[in-house]
Amino acid sequence: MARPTHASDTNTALSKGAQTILEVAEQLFANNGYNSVSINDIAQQAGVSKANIFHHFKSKEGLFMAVLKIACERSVQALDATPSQSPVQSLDPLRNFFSSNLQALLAHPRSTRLIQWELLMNSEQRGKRLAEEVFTETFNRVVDLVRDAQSQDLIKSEIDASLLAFLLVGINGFFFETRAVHDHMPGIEFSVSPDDYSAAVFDLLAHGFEKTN
Amino acid sequence: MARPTHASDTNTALSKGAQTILEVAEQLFANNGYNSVSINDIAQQAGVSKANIFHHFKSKEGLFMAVLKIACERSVQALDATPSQSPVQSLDPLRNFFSSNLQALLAHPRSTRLIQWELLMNSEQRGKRLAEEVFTETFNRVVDLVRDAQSQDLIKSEIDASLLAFLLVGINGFFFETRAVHDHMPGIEFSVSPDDYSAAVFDLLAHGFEKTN
DNA sequence: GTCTATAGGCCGATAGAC
DNA sequence: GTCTATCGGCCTATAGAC
Repeated sequence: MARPTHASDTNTALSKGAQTILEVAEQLFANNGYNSVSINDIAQQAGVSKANIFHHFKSKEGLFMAVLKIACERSVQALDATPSQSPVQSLDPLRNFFSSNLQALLAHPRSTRLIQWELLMNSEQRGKRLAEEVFTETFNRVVDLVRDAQSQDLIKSEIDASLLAFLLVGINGFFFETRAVHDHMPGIEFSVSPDDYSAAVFDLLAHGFEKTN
Repeated sequence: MARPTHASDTNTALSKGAQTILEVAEQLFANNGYNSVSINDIAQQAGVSKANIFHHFKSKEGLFMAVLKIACERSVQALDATPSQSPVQSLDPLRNFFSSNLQALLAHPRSTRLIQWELLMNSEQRGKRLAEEVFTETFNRVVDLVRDAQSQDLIKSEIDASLLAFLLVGINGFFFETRAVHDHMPGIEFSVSPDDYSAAVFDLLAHGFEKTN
């Protein structure tokens, strides 16, 4: 195999060992963040030696970046996989995106958490920009959907499309990141069915909570 | 001074050195998380020796807990400081809380970020429960406000009070935690004035985005 | 591609002088 | 209450055999 070692190139096929390392690293980094996880931890849990990790990845940072890159790609793929039927004169495209987006977050919790860690870090280095790009791409997608609906007179024209898009993306993000707390909180039942949550929130946003007597 | 060393008791007066240590530790932990910050970092930036930190706090964990405890207390105090005029037959109490809550988050960014770190960690140990309690307390406060408004026929009775409260708290939280990204994102102008943001969001939630022809 | 062994440094924490 | 000096351990990363 005349393959270049230190695969920063994640598209080509990886050896079984490298794959295992990536999967274990993703899980540990997603759960505990970068600095809490040592190469030793990853090596032990992956059943390989420490040195073997440095054979496949040039450094701990390199390994992390590889893992984060995969997570970001998955996240954007999930974005493209969402149905975007066009000629329907209804709010369905926006509603579907909102629902699918939450499903995607929940379907890949490790990727989602990795991106969260990176957004919380204030180090301008490493993959923060990568995570920001994913976030921004999702956001822009929703802005377009909102603008479409506005041009079809389905959404009030005086509403800031960016603001509504921000709310939709943020509401899903916040749902994801507080999942672990929901069980400890009284009266939260909407958490058991993300689909119902999506539907209820979308309905609330569409019609408003204020009673008009 | 016959004071017990290792002040886990944060109410009594602390020496100037201990105070400095707490402030520096809060800043560093808030920015970088627990494991990324070493006692050496804190000592250097606080202008004291490493050993001096261990004189005032029994361990790194102890120091972190002291910092987090202060942050949580500040957060709850901000909660109590919000005006809660009662006999007004309007949505103002809820609107005021929503606006004040965001102001409080932004006024104490280090406390807010510390709590975020702790919520993101999956270690059941340490201060996660402390952070959860703060989050839950805020949430419960809003639920009560929503129920009040519902009993005054100001909010649609069919709306789940927990859901609306969750949205209000979450929307502020998400605004805070994505501040750093806003500048890199096209079309986000509502970020420049949190007050305007609060007002616009509350209005959108109250009346809905859907155009009713 | 995988291993053992180890280098060299920083970690949290302690001892003990002042 | 503050310091210097130091301990034992774990860290990232490398050397080199197989």
